[in-house]
Amino acid sequence: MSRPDPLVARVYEQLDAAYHGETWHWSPHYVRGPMDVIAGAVLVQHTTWRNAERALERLHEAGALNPERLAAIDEERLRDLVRVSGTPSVKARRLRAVAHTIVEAGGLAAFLALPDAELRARLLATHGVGRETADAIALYAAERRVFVVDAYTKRLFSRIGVRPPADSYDAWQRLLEEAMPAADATLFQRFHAWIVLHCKSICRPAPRCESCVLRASCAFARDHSGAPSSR
DNA sequence: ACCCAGGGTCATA
DNA sequence: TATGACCATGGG
Repeated sequence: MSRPDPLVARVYEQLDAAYHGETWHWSPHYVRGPMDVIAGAVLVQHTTWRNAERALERLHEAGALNPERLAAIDEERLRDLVRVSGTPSVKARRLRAVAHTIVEAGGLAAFLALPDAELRARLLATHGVGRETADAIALYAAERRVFVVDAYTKRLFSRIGVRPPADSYDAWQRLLEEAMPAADATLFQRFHAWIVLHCKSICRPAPRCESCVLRASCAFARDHSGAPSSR
């Protein structure tokens, strides 16, 4: 294993300084409870949060936002409720699978209290739950110390110039977790949230480096912000 | 009329 | 292990 990369901690400091006043989707103040996070993590797959949230709202209004109801609800009805978030048949099936996993664990409270390894194993064994979705649930619903690696994370750190030896989920996660040895779950919640906010507004496919708080430490920004080079 | 969005599964080689 | 089709809606 390699030594912690000091750039990662610096990026966190800079993002936190820029965004610490913001609220984020899945912050304890924003969500109604863990089921918002769990269902939201599935609904947001390959979609914008805006549309995922609309589906979440429909589920809530239908009284379906709890594992028992989700596991029992008619699949066609569920498809209609989540249609606005795209791939409705896919997401209806996945939501029911997640709900079943929770019920099987003895209910939401028991599920969220599972030991780290058990929680992870049961999530990953659930249809429709891959590593990112499992980690988002572990971090934001069960408050476990895991770094959620998503497309935003890879884009941001790739541009900064921080990359793991292999472009795999595990390698990215290991690099980022080991770079912040003293970080707890709350810090990782904020870190991921700031990355999302930052990538939505600044670090986009067509980036706005001129207004980026990270530009001083970002190789990509130096090449793309129009800043005069040293020659 | 494009292209993309906070993924994951499945088939194929 | 690695790559690509597929899912399907909303917004730029």
